[in-house]
Amino acid sequence: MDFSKNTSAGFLINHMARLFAKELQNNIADLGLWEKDGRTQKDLVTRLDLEQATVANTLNRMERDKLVRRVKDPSDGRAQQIWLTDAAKALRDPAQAAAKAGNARALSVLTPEEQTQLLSMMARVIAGLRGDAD
Amino acid sequence: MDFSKNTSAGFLINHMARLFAKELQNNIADLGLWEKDGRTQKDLVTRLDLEQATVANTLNRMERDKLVRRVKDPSDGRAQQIWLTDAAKALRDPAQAAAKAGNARALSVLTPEEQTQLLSMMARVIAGLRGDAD
DNA sequence: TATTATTGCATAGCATGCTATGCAAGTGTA
DNA sequence: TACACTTGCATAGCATGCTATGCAATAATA
Repeated sequence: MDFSKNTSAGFLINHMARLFAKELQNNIADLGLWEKDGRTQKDLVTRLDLEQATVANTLNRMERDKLVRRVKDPSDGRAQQIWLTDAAKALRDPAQAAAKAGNARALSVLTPEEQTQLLSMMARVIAGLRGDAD
Repeated sequence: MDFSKNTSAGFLINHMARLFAKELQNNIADLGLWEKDGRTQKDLVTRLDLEQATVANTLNRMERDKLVRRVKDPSDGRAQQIWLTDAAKALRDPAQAAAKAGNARALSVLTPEEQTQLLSMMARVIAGLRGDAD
């Protein structure tokens, strides 16, 4: 097996991310809102570390699907607050439970210690790539 | 930092994959071909663990960009062989060097032992998710 | 105050991934 | 041989991510 699949970090990570996405069905944008909605788009961009355009497009789809409403920020005419609809709130618990179960299942081949190590190493790599380390 | 960013495996992996993609500029489909071209599309699907349609679309773009040629398989009218163009072959060394450097840089926050552990744990998680473990 | 710079979003256009379908070529079988 | 199944690809349509642009609202400054 000379194929670089198992030695290239980039390949492994991409592969793992695709399998996780299949397992989890992330809908990542919800994450920042379940914690507390009424945030601005800019807020979400920062918290999720996504590009502004990506968040705007995701919010478009979520609005289309009646998961969020956008309300003009009263104190800043440029900004808008993003509010979850009741439909979205109803999804919160089952979705988080499913995500948790998916994560657990995906990591179940590792020991609990290894799972902790893996998460912590990934967090460090991410911080390094974002330049947080400087 | 109550935010699930740093405790959700799914979020971390997605995040890491995006940062890696930015760092590396993968063009993953080349991987299977540089090793040996003339493979069939089906071959690539298996080796890269991507869906057939994804590979077909990627090959469409690569063909458009004059990186590959598709030649009908003489022994099976349904199949086709994928051959790299000279232009693609010329990219091989610099691209692989860049990928290697990118990987190294991305993992540089980890000790060599940790890097090995990370890669091996990811490979195990992937195998588990693919059902190879059964 | 008028002008300039910054900020918050929207949109266009693209890459890479997916599922669902459909079709033509090859294979198996009654 | 004729019919049904399987296999290898192509295509449509979508989600999620990106960069590049442009615009209106706000902030800063000459």
